[in-house]
Amino acid sequence: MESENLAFDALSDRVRRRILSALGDEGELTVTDITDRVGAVGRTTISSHLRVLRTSGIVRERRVGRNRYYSLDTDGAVRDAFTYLQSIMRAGVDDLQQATSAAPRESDRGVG
Amino acid sequence: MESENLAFDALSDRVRRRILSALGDEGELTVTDITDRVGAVGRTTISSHLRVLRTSGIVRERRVGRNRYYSLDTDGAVRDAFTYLQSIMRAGVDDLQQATSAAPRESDRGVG
DNA sequence: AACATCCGTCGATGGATGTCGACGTCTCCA
DNA sequence: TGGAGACGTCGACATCCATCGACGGATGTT
Repeated sequence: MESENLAFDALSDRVRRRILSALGDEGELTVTDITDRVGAVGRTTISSHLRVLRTSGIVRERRVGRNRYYSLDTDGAVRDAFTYLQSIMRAGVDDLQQATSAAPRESDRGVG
Repeated sequence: MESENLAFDALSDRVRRRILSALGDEGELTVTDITDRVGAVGRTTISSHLRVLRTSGIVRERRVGRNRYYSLDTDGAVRDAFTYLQSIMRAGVDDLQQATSAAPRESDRGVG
């Protein structure tokens, strides 16, 4: 049960969640594109955050020339975190069915 | 949406996740019981973490005599975080389908 | 070759936060 | 009424981390 640590640590930062939202919208982005989309922080900071997301198993990297395309890795730590929250919620209420079958709306994705 | 921010900040700490796991197992616990179950940290620290979980809308408090019983609030910030992860994962799946299918069909529009 | 672009890493720094002891408040019981 | 137990809060301290500028490696362009 220690793998969730990486995921939640990675997801605890606002800039990192904005990076994930951008990747969720566009699918694949270069570091420069991510920096432009996130805004308010420099490229060095974005690169640092991408390192955290990479080592946490949340994003993938694909190199093409001098560019590096990043995309979500939904089979990794994100799913572990998802499962953890699921187990937490299962203990309290039995609305799990409703939660898992409800389709998330596009507008809910804008974080911070 | 700033509410998810609070949830992930709260979930980013290891001790807080252990508190939530304990509450998920037992349903309701006093501060002393939580301190015993979590271990490795003192009661002051537990109390500090419970404050974070309280103000984040993750746990509830019920006072009985000199005891304070804490339990999970699965309808609050935990559900928001759950929904956010779900949207992230769904976006990744959509991108994967879009990337792997050469000719998307019109009858197969999204689920939601 | 020479230069520009894309990107990661390193070192420094300021701010955020986890941890604890001491103290105060409230409640229960003899 | 006095003492004890259950918790929250405050102040201090140590540590972690987000941020940035500077630099270097790798690749593309002329």
